[in-house]
Amino acid sequence: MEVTLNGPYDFDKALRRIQANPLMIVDLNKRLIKLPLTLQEERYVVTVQATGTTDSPSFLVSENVKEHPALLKRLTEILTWDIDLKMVADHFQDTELAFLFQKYLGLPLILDVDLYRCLVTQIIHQQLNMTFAYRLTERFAKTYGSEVEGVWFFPPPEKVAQLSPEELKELQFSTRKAEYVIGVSKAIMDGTLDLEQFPSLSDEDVTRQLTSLRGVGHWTAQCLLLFGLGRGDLFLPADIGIQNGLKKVYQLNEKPTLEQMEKWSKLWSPYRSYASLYLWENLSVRE
DNA sequence: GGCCAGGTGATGG
DNA sequence: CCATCACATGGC
Repeated sequence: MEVTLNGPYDFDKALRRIQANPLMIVDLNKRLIKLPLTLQEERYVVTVQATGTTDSPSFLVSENVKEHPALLKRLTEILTWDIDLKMVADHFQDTELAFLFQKYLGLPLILDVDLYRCLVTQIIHQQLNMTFAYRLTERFAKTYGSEVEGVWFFPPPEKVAQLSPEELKELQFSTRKAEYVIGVSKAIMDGTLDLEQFPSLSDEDVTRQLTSLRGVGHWTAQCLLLFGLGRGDLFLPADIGIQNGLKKVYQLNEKPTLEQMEKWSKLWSPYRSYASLYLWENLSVRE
């Protein structure tokens, strides 16, 4: 089935951005992505292929989406098809970041396929360089998850809750990381943590619930709000990538201070998530 | 070999 | 409440 949107929406840039993630099937030449979606315990592999341009975006979506309207709704959320990126870019017109929003006009936020996967991934990624972080996540998913049509689904929390830290250490998890990942899975199983109610909670309530878990600090909670729930106004001053991104944009010799970052970012609200995304993008692109 | 990595919790004041 | 430190392991 075909889906058309109002531009700008630069799917190719989005694909380039997420292709580093080894668990995503991304084909830059064919301009397509395959997503492992889980809905009501049922698994679907959804394929999305770009057929249009940034200004006039259109997509060919696999037929299973046509049969299940809830899948299209979920797909729209994940690919943030309902966000007006021109409006977002306009918001930054009179700020220091204006050039970023010209340079990467139409770059959308792409969400993780589900909240549990997002949470576990972010815990794994804490304080690790991206290369190793991706390798660990891949090893975890391919050891304990399952493959459908070439795409890897994460293991469910009930499975991870039963693992021992020693088993994860064999994948080169640190003891601490292993405990965190198993711990949040156990919290889901015993009902302490209910991810399904998160979409209806405020950023503050989600953060409160998440940071009460061992191994989940403010940074990880913000990442889940951003990449899991797609909330629009997340700024991550604790993130080393954001600090380096701002250092580059403002041409500083040192990383910016918290005070500087808070001052600058006030103007970016309520779209600070996009400031974060574009700062990361600007850092990863080779000049 | 040394510093760093898209942090967190524990400890001590 | 804050500053500092250990953690654990690979990348470069």
